[in-house]
Amino acid sequence: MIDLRLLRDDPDTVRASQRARVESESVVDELLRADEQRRAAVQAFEVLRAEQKALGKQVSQAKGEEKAALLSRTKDLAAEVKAAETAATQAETALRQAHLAVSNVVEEGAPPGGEEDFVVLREVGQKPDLASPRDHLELGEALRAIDMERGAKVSGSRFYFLTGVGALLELGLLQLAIAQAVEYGFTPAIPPVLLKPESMEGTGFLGAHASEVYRLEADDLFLVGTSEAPLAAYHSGEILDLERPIRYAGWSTCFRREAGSHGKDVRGILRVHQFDKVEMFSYCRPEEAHDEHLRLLAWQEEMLAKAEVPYRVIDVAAGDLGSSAARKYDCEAWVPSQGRYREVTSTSNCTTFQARRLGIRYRDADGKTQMAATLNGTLATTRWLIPILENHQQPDGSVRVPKALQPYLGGRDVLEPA
RNA sequence: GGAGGGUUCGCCUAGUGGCCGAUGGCGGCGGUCUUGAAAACCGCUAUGGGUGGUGACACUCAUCGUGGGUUCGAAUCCCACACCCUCCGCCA
Repeated sequence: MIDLRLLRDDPDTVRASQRARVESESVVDELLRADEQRRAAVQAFEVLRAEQKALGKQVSQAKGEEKAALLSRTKDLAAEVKAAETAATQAETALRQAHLAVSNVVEEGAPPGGEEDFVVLREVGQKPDLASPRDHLELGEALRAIDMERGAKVSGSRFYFLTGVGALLELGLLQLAIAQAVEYGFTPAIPPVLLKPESMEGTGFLGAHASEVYRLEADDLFLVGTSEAPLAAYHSGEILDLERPIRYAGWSTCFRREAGSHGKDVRGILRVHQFDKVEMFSYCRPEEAHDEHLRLLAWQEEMLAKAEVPYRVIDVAAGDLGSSAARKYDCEAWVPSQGRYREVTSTSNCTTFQARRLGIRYRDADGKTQMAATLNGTLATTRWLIPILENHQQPDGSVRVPKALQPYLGGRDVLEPA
């Protein structure tokens, strides 16, 4: 939810942001109207309520005929108060609806436009020179690292087994990510992956992403699509000390229905229903969010360097940000078999948008409570196995192990087909 | 699944219809005293909204798990729900 004070003081900024996102501008005016109507309704109620309270005090002191006279007046007033309260509650509900319809205000500098309008910030690393690259599945099957067939047999399409060196590679990658995060002062966290509706709602994942989320109907719980959700809900309703940013590195399995992606990326483990991820999550003061965002990006790039994978960084266009993010950078790793870059990390600056909905605040130097900012970013996921396998493949089908991952594979520097 | 108990201000706790936004303690902050510290004493110490003021601020409304009800008036009475805890059972 955006800051209503900003909306009142400077609605044009909000309209411009909506325009940059290629989203409706009229919702801004609807929100302005709802805000006004709510204030009017609340005021009407408060006046009546104050009167009622004052009369109530007199009643408690009066007696006899005087009391009877007072009581005859209060009866009508009570009905009016009730009506005004109902109206105020309705106006409040309407405001919330309108509030939820407006996306976060885009950070200055974000490229305008839609999905295709991203800006490439840099390309890093040397693409391997491969005559006819095998894809990750072919490599993974030869190494007995990835078993899609049995995944499908046991659980259906878009499920897989990681076995042997595949499992080791995944665990090693995630541990490497956790180790790096801890080195930089993150608190490692293993969150619950089943969330109550309100936790899911608070983080906004039941909005546009609703069809992506698995729901366990019998228990009214949701499977997380990212540990961002539990890590954001972790401090909901709290007032934090944000002298310095509070950072968590969440390790969790993630579940996605991939409902709208039929026929897309069906081969291998690029797009699957279940994967593991280490996610960075920061709470900080809003004025620090911009710098924190760049720090998260730098940590992602450090991890990619450890994986020894060529990648590029893109500045995601406003129209492709999702409603919570004000700015988003993706790192895309080179995938030789596809001859193109594919997303392996994403980091979003949600400014105060997510925190406002979750009620996450901090105390400023004057002791006043202020809305916190939240940011998140991928540090490693199962998907990384794709560029790792493909970029390090050798003509004989063996795969080199990046130096940083070797300790997790028993010191092996190359994986041979079984 | 069964049986009980509970949910009040950072934490603990008092509060059975108006004098309660709410008691007391702990913790925290400030002060007195002290060379300094401790102790003692004094003071302050929830959040959100609205209106007014450039502003420190003032006034006002809401909030005692959530939602409804009774009442002129509810933390307090009634109903429903949620969550937590304990014990028993079951499973691992």
